[in-house]
Amino acid sequence: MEPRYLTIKQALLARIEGGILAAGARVASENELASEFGVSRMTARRALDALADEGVLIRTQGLGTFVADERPSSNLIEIRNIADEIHGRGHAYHCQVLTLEAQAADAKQALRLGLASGGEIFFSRLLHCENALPVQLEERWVNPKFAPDYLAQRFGAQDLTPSGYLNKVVPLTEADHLIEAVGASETLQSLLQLAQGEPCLKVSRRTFGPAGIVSYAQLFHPGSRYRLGGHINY
Amino acid sequence: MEPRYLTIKQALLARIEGGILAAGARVASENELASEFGVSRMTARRALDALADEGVLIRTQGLGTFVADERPSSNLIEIRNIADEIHGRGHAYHCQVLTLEAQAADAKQALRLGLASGGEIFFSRLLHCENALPVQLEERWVNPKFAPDYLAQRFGAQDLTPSGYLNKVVPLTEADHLIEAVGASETLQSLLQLAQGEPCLKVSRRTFGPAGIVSYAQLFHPGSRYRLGGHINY
DNA sequence: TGTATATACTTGTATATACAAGTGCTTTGC
DNA sequence: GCAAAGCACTTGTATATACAAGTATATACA
Repeated sequence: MEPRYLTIKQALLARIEGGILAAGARVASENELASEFGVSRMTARRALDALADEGVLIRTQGLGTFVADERPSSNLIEIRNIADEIHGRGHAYHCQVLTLEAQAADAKQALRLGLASGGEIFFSRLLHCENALPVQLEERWVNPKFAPDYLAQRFGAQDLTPSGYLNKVVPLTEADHLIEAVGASETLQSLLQLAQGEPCLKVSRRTFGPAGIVSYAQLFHPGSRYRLGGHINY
Repeated sequence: MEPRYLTIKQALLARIEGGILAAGARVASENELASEFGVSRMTARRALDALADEGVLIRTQGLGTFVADERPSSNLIEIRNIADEIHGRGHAYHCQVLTLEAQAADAKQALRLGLASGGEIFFSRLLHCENALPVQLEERWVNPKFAPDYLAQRFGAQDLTPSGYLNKVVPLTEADHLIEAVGASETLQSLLQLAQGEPCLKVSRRTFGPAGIVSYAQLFHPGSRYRLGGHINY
């Protein structure tokens, strides 16, 4: 391991894996690490940034750097930000906010989010487009407790997506998936610009943070322009 | 979009998506971008690094920066490096190289890699461990044409894995997956430290580069310590 | 008591600089 | 002709510095 920032990165990983730094523990600040390893602050910072990118650390301006919670995961399934995914294909990403509001929770939604019915729930409805063609209709119900500023977000600007925002403000620890093929309602057909009779791929997902259910989302993809699994191009 | 490096990143994305920069095209150098946007080289570099991390650009020391090939992909399935995956859980990663050699290709392997039988094929057999407990036996056959230095790699050192190495030297464009549950042979049982009668999860994967099949891998996971899909913790 | 204000920390952004190291092309020397 | 050396360019690493901005605590003041 030649470069010095990698040495520091490995040293930090060793501390985390060795139990010296437990999940949630505070990591030494950039300046402290710089002193300890005899490097400049920017070099120490690079190691911390790399680990933060990998999800091992969580950094907050003004507060410090902390060890992320343990995240046992399967190696084949991962939730990707739709904006990143489309950019990764070299295509233009664009999204349209159809709805962004507070709603009174009906019994079904309250149950899904583990809340009392009648309480307030945030709801968003976005249409994600790849090269100006819709590829996903996202309907999302959010527990206000975990993301009180959700309604103030400017989704679409700077490629900000609901999933990307939530991932930033709440560390996600678990998810439930349900994948199915469904017929398109008239609304869906017009929004996704579907051909007559074209089916939709529906992904229902519930995401959990450390303190409970963060959001419930239903993602509708046009059957002809989207697929999951089997032979993969990436 | 406040920070300047994000402005540059967005500008580059716009050029790629707008067709001004096609796949494979050369991107302006760090110094050129710095002049064009009136920032320092380090700021331009940050934008390029971010896009390289996302897989949009490919950077090569001494050569330059290029637009990566298009990579249409599903958003739910992704191949993660086992070392990163384990580190992401905050666990210790370690791997043991059991075999690393050139073999004469038998008919079956030659067919899998799309080569003439009797030719030379690189073969590796590694045991990946999480907290000293084996979680994956990886058997991999590699087309020497795409990775001539494969046998010279020091897998295990610096968390270098075959998958990570191949991903670095060859841009992967496609993959085939086959997932199944199999019984464990005696060898497998002892290597993976399996209980009597414990099944294995077997993932067979063929990875493609732009010019053909790069490698064929069989990954065996202990059924009791590994799972895919359904309810996910991550 | 409660509310501002100051402060000491943290991470985030940006710059200028220096040298290392890899690639491709030209020039030199045999 | 041909191989070695040099050169111009690229990205990679590392440093020192400066200021912006977010967080929490202590302090002063009404």
